[in-house]
Order: sequence, then C-alpha cells, then structure tokens
Amino acid sequence: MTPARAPRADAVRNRKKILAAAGEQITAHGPEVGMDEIAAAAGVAVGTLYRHFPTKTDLVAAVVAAYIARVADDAETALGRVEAGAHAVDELTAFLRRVVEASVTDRAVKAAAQTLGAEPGDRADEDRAGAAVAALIQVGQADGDIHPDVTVSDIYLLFSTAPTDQPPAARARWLALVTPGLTTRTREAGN
Amino acid sequence: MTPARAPRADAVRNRKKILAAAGEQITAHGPEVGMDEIAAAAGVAVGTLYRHFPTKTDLVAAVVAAYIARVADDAETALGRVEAGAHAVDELTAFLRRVVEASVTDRAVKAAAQTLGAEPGDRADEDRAGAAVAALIQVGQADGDIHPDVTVSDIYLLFSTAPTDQPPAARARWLALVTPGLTTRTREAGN
DNA sequence: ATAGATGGTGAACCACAGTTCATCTTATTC
DNA sequence: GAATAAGATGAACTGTGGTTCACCATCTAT
Repeated sequence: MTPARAPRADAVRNRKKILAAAGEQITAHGPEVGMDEIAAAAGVAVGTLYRHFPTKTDLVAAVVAAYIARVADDAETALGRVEAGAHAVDELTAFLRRVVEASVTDRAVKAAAQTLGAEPGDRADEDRAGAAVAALIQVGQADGDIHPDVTVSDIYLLFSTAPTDQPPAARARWLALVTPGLTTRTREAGN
Repeated sequence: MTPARAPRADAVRNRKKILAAAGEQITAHGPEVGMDEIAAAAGVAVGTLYRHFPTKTDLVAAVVAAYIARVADDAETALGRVEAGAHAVDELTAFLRRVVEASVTDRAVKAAAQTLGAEPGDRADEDRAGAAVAALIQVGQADGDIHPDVTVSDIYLLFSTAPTDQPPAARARWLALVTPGLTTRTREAGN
C-alpha cells in the first residue's frame, strides 16, 4: 500500500525549512503572521507552503506537534534522571519550570493552536509525555513528596494556564504559588 | 466648559443597547463577532456603532471596563462581609472562585481585550478592586490565615491564568490546586 | 541524455470584517 | 409646527490575508 515513489530530495528539504521558519515566525510575531512572511522566512514561495500543508491550520498543527514532541523528550529525560536516583518532586517542578520558561518562546504556538482549530497531529508524542509525567508523579507519591491525589491532568491543567505572556519574575512567582498545591510540604516563604 | 447641549434621549438609549448587546455577543461567540452582528443584536445599524465608538477596539474597551466595574463591586462586597465578621481567607478564596466561575461567561471578554489593544477605560474601577483585595489580604494575614508574602499582584496573576475555557470540574480543581499557595494551612486532600 | 512526473513559483483571486459617508430621520428648541 | 442640528441608516468601499492555479523548473528513473 506504499507503491508511491520516494519524495524528492528538495521537497524534504523544503518541508523542514518551512516547519522551522513557521516555528520561528510564529514564536516571534504571534500566530497572526501571514503565510507570505513565513514563506519569505523559509526562502520559498507561498505556493510551496500550500503544497506541503493544505491550509494554514495544518501548518500550525504541525508546529504544535513538533512542540509537543520536544516536551515529551524533556519529560522522558527527567524521568530518566529520577530512575538514576534524582528526587521525583524536584524533577517534576523543574520540568514544570522548564516548560513554563520555554513557553515564553512558544507561547504564540499555544495561541495559534487555539485560534485555529489545532489538531493533535501526533497522538503518540502526547502519550509519551503523559506516560513520563505519570511515572514522575507516581514515584514522587511513593516518596511521600507529592500529594496523593495529584494526577497527570492536573499538570496539564497547570500547563494550559501558565502565564506565558508575563515577565520572568511573574512566571517564577506563579510557579511558587502553584507548587504548594502539588507537594505535601508546607509552603515556605520565598520570592 | 460644557456649553454643549445635552445628548438626545434616543442616543443615550442606543448607547446602552449597544453596550449590552456587545457584551452578550462577545461572551456568547467570542471576540471575533462582527460589528454587523453586534449591531443586529442591538437592533441598530452599523453606522450607529461607529457614531458611539470610533473603532471596534474602543467598543471592546468599554465592555471590558464594565466587566472590571462588576469585579470591583464584588470585591468591595466581600470586603464588607469581612468587616462584618466573616473570615478573610474564606472571602478571598470565594471571591477568587466567583471570578473564575463568572469568567466562563466573560472569558471572551478577556480574549477580546488581548486580541485588540484593550485599554483600561476607567482606571478608577481597577483601583477600587485593587484596594478591596489588598484589604482582604491584609486582614487575612493579620488572622494568620494568608501567607505573609502574598500580594495583590499575586491575585491578579492568578486571575489572568484562570482556566476560563475549561469545564466546571477543571476550574474547581484548579482552584483547589492554587489556594494552598495563598494560605498558610497545609494542603488538605480533596476533590 | 531524456522523458515525465513531482515540486516550485507568485500574480491574481476571493471572502471577510472593519470602516466610511451621502442621505434620510427624528429629537429638541423657539 | 417649523427650523435645525444631532443622530441613524446601510450600501459601498477598502485593506488584509488566506488560498488557488496555470505555468515553469527540477529531480529521478531509465
């Protein structure tokens, strides 16, 4: 069922360039960047964009998928560290922080995803991330550091509400406000 | 310095109708509702909208201002209850919950405010709300219930990150996750 | 080297939403 | 009840941005 001949070399190259450019442009100027601008940034004509992605929504979806893949990688790495002996709570909060920090860059991606009807291009990556986070939580709960009723969807909930458009100080503060809800430790003064 | 004759009666009436309709339409269908639709809902022609509000951004700003005024009222009422003997923490969290709940209706307002360059039409209402919340926090801290380093901007930060587009259960859960960051009490199991 | 399809180009197209304005209506004033 | 200014109307205009498509270029298999 795959008799189609292999895609042309330059087509593959262009696809990558487009994806990269789209990511950059969207994170830089928000989701309202025109297709023309993305095309220009990729060093390609608009038509080429449409050859690879039938619609702008599809393009954004692809960018979002790439973002999710990155997050999944991050989560799995964190899990790896825990298996190597690191504390799960620490890794989880650090993961949270990292995602929130990174989302400054990727905030527009999120916005774009909502503006258009962003579809999960690759459910697989989403699952990967979920599994890793779940494992992280479980270990943390076994350690007695993470509150027993915390679930993966809690983490997603916090992700989706992260103040990506706020200055660094505010993001740090937000993290400080939110972590006590996840851990069993009493809130410490700070920041 | 006010020699201008009083505005016509129907003009005043229309202004109200427009504001009301704009609020409804935006909360119902998001900030992307067309001016035509708002006009239709108000039982007026588009041109009338532009007579009262030179641009769509101005109209949205007016709607946002009305929203802020409502929040300010709410905060002041809560403060009143505290002065009458209620616990400040409870009132603060209840206030938070109320705003989050209400924002289901008003979520689009927030979105609209960000989409366009929403300007604070009435700084006064903003200040009213801020003052009331500050008082609430202060009393709560004096009671020893609210963490000493909590500030008004923390509350604003939480507002701005409230999951307004999530189902009720998720919003409740969010509140449960976030409150421990404000209080001095240890997190209790729940939900 | 050549054929033929795959991929690339970009000017033109189109739909949509905000905005304008010449004209008509209606409230207010004397 | 005129006269007049304030307000209302809505068809038409405009600019923007996604999308198309007829034509050209390039890669790959033979």
